[in-house]
Amino acid sequence: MIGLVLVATRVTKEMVMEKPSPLLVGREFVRQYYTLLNQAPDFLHRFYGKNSSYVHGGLNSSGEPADAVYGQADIHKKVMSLQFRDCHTKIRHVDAHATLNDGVVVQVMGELSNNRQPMRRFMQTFVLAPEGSVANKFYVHNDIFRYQDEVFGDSDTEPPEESEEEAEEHEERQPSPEAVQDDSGSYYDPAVSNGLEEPSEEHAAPSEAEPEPTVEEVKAEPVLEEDVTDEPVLKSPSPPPADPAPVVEDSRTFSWASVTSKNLPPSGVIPTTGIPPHVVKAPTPQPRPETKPEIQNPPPRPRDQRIRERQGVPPRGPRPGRSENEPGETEPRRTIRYPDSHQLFVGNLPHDIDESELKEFFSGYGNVMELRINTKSSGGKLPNFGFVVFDDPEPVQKILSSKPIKFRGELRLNVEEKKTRPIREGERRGDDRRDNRPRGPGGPRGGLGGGMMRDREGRGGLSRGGLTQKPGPGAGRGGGQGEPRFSGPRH
DNA sequence: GTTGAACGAC
Repeated sequence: MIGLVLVATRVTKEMVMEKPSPLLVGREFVRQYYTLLNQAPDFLHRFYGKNSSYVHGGLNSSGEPADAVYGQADIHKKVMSLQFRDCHTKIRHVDAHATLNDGVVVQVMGELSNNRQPMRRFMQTFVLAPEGSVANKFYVHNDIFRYQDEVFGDSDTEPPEESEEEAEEHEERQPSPEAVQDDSGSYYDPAVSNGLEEPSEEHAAPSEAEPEPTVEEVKAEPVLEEDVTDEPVLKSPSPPPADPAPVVEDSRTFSWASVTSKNLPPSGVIPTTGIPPHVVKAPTPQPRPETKPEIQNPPPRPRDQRIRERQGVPPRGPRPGRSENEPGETEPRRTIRYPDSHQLFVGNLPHDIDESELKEFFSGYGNVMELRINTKSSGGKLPNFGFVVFDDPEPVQKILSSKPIKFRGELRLNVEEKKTRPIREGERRGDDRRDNRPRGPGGPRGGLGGGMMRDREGRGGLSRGGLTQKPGPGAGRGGGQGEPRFSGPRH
């Protein structure tokens, strides 16, 4: 086998891990997969074996969904032909079941944006097959990805007219002001992109000798590292695909512990545990011009619609000031401050709560950018409350509207929108706040009835924290292709 | 029981 995936890598000695459930395996895999896609698509093929199948959207000359390609080598070619670039994926749901021969079948529904194109809905199915010799180690035997718009003919996003490679060229980003804002914060998540195919064959010997699973268990404590940009996430692209073991990156790796957490996010969204809180590369902060509120924050309207109507912004043109994510380009790293509307106050936390657990819990609602549990207690009590910062106000509203929020079964958390904004009369718009939240007349909390569900922007659902696969600079050689893998608990 | 801290510039 070639591409292997290891579930959970290193386990702390004291932890005795049992066989991970299919769902855990699936989620972890998904996280790693999309992270790799975002950060080093050129290594994606390592997940596959020589008998693996791969199809990633695309239409053939007849306009029908394209066929798959087989084998790691062809898959690699296909992946390369897709020119993934700064893909962002928003995972909406992951199902994973045990299947024949100890495999795991994983189905993912989400939205994907490649190269700043609009998000497109997709469904992807993976069959993870055990590598055999090593426990909890899998490779991707089948990978089937389809875009909804290509199958349903929906016009939700880009018309599939352009074929494969071409797709990349289009840009047409969403002009909405929100988007602008988003952009400035488009650090998070990895993503996927479209695929096509092209055959050829090759294979590499499975290199068993490689450095083991590189994923290290990290206590979910993402240290506030600097920006993602700096992160040498896959170090130089130099290592030829043949390199096997991606080296694990520091603390940003995923934490098995978090994966095993019992408090899985309600929505089943992949927890973005590894996101370093401040990992944000704020691409040109571009103070937004005094745009009108209406423009700025279009009244809640279905996201699809919004995407559809590409507001009259010139199709191509990258926004001024925005630099394309050039690898290696160091952007002014700046910590982004989030408006209160993106922040959730959480009270009534159990005293033994730990940040990763909380983050895990709330990741189900959105991208948790930062989280802090306050224990300062003025007095001697341990009043536990904290703040969960999302990259968007939407998760906050969603949470508020789904009160009571139960944590660990019955514990009801006191969730509220953070409210400690000193209201200074001067409050002129244009100042620091980037809060677009619709505020109803009369109060910070806008009208309830209406617009709580603001549309969500395509934000990645995955965090970069998860990935561990980084091809190490000379990472082993395995006679062939290296395999990204994530290791699992060993027993 | 309960709403932080740092940010950093004219």
